[in-house]
Amino acid sequence: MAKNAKFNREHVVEKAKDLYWEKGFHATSMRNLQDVIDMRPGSIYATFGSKEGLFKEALASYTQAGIEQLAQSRAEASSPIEALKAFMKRMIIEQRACAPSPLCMLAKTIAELTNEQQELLQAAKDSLKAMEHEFEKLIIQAQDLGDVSTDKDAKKLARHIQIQISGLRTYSRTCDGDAPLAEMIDDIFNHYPF
Amino acid sequence: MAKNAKFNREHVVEKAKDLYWEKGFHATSMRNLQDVIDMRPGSIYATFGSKEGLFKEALASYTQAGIEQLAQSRAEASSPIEALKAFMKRMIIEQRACAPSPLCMLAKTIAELTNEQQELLQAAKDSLKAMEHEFEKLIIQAQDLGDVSTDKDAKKLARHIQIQISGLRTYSRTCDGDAPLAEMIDDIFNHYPF
DNA sequence: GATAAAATTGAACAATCGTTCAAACTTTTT
DNA sequence: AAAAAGTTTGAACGATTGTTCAATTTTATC
Repeated sequence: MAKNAKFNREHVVEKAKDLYWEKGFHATSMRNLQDVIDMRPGSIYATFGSKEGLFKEALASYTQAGIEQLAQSRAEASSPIEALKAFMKRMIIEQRACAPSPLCMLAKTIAELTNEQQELLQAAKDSLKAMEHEFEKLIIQAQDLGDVSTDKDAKKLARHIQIQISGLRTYSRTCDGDAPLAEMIDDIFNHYPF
Repeated sequence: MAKNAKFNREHVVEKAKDLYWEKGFHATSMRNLQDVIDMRPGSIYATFGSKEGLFKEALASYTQAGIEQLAQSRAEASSPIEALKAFMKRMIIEQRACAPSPLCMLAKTIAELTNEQQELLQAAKDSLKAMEHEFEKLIIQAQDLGDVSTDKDAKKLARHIQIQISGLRTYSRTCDGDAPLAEMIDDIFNHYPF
């Protein structure tokens, strides 16, 4: 005696994610979103509650995808450190051309939003911390395998990775030509603090 | 037979800069600006042409202030490298609490804007490159003084500084408590590539 | 096929957006 | 004082914003 939703929630959130990622929260209008996800306002609001509600799901989808990409990099790589390298190259070099934005959606969100959208801001911060924790787990694996000295603090190394990714992605946007990004990524693991 | 403008253009641009810096381009409305700079729409448009025109002047003001702060750091420091360190601590640690945003206005702009505002985007990119060039000049000074090996590429070192600043400012926003930022800044100059 | 429950639609809302411009005002020159 | 030139004002513009909701359509169950 009921009717099921005919849209695919996952697909819809993914498309919304891409638009938000490209344009940012404020510059994305609900009408932009309506067109991209092919839903009418009533359905959107019944499903996601608000522009912020949809953005929150988009952020979660982005984060989940990031964690999965890291896992995939690990599956394809010969070691945890090689996995981190591959992941960084994927984020910084490959996505530079083909992703909705060369920048991390989480970093963009943290840059754009103020306390006016505290909940979304916190969600983005939490997600970045979650990614950092994934890095840490890989580094501990590397230590167990003897690829990284156990003298080093895995948390500090993970933090370092996080900072390099943010810095490089921002930097890559300022160079219209290509900076030697691959080389710089390799260098990170060949020198202090590694 | 004429009347002179009674507002101080410099002061006005500076206040606009602070608001744009805090909220970003899209989230700042002309009415927000009217309140902050205490001008009526007609005067604003007669003087700056558009929201984008005022933003462009705000960006220029921000860049000029940055270059001056670097020069001041140099004047107060005992060496070029100490000047760079002091500048970084100023940007990353001091401004974290007291500036309109903990992030660099140029980096925020580069993160926020798309090709829809190509002119502003390019202005922000150019300004970041200009800052990088200032870093390079200081590093060359350090090489002349024997504080940095002349084997090293000053351009690469300047780029490295730029990347670390971007990365650290983004990272500092994700930690509600304080990360050991000062320590991390000192470390940059104690290790590769320095 | 009738009934009921849920999902979808899209016109419409008040609010706000960036911007314009004729009128009022202020100052300098004659 | 009168005239001229420039500045400031703020009401008002059409467009767009995020959001609502009554009406309609769809589908599962009896």
